[in-house]
Amino acid sequence: MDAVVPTHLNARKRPRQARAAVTLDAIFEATIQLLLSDGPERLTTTRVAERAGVSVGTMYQYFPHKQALIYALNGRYLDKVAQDVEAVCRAQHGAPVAEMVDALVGAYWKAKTARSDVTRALYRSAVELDTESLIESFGRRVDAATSAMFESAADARFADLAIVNTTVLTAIFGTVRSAFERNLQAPLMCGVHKQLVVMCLAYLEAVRLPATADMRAGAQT
Amino acid sequence: MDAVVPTHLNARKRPRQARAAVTLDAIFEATIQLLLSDGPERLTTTRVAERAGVSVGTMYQYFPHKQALIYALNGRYLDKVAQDVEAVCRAQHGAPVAEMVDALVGAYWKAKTARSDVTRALYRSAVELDTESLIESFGRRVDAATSAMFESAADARFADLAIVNTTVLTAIFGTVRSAFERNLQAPLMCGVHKQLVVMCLAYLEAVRLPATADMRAGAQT
DNA sequence: GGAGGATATGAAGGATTCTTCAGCTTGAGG
DNA sequence: CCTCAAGCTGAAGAATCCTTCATATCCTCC
Repeated sequence: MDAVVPTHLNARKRPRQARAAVTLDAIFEATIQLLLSDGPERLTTTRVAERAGVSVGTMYQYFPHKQALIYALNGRYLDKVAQDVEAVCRAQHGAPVAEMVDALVGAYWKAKTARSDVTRALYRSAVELDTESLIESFGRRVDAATSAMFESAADARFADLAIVNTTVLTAIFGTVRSAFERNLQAPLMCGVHKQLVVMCLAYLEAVRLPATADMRAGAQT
Repeated sequence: MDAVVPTHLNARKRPRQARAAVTLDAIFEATIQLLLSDGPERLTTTRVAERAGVSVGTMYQYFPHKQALIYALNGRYLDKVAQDVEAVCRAQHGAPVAEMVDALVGAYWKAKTARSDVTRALYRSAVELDTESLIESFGRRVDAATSAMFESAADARFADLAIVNTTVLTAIFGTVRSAFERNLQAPLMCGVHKQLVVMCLAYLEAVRLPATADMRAGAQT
């Protein structure tokens, strides 16, 4: 997530001692908790500090202002999700499309549901500020990873991979988000997850090019 | 959207004279514009009033507080979208699945892109408050409409329509939202739209039950 | 034309919030 | 043990913001 970070959102300084790192974590955790319990509207610097068990001034030693805090929180999170996705893409390089999709959706879903509270809190916080740069950066990163993966598929080729890839990603991101937003109950949630895999697969099957000779021969590149 | 409206969000009074209606529209419009230009963070009652060319007190004659204003704005909008979708569902009653999907996605996409600025503004504002009741209500309404539509399909039946329907809707809602959020350029945007139809169709094709005798005979109910 | 309700005004009160800074505490290295 | 940088504190200033209400203006209908 180290791309085009609006300068005014830079962190103020990095922790050098152990206790500072602890403090920083406490601040992040407090932010998440407050975001969850009271919503972004009531997220104030004072409350964050209080919840984190530190003083307001302490927070201002690490962040120039409130927005920078939220920005950093989102960056941290998106970075982790992106890493997970990238790992999956590497692992599935050269695999059949079916496995790719299953793994991709699974990874993204897992990353989002692992701490669904955090996910929800961040979905809410993100609106407060210019997260576009973060999202865009995240999008590009994942785009590249999945693109490379699909390109290496053992059993399929696509005419216009760019649009196909974007579509699949947009659908996955969106469906997950939408599912969260509609607050679907566990069983429905789980059902939608499985159906999402089916849907992506059906789509890719529909738009793939007819098999070529080398693919039928089982070539891996 | 007339379901479980949190009482504290009720409008204060309805306009009875023509000029009052004009004022109200101006307030709504001003809210949208400010949401767009400055984001929800900087949406203040004073600014809304100023932009609308009225006094702050005027707004407080129609809304008990700021939240009620945003709530009403969202309600208004979702209601319109729901109406559009319901109309399409009625029109496509008994049609082939392919046409249904095309019409459904088209209608939703159109409703969202007709004034994409407004859509974006509301996507941003909605997080500020308890819009869950609105979204849930909207979801149920659309769910019912599309469910009834798909059930009447001339050329397909589904084993578990509930989950299939939810999946399709979640995917459509989400994909549209995601496309907006990622701020895709026009061509990509258009591409995703078309691909979304392909995707939904491919999915429905994959999960439909094998054709029955009466369907092959062309029965419509 | 005039009475009374519907609308509109906008200064001011009350409540928060963000951010700073001068001074204090803690920890690490010599 | 001592020194100095790193880390922490929290009262207070400055800036908004939300909301009210007493007052003024506009419509409508008799």
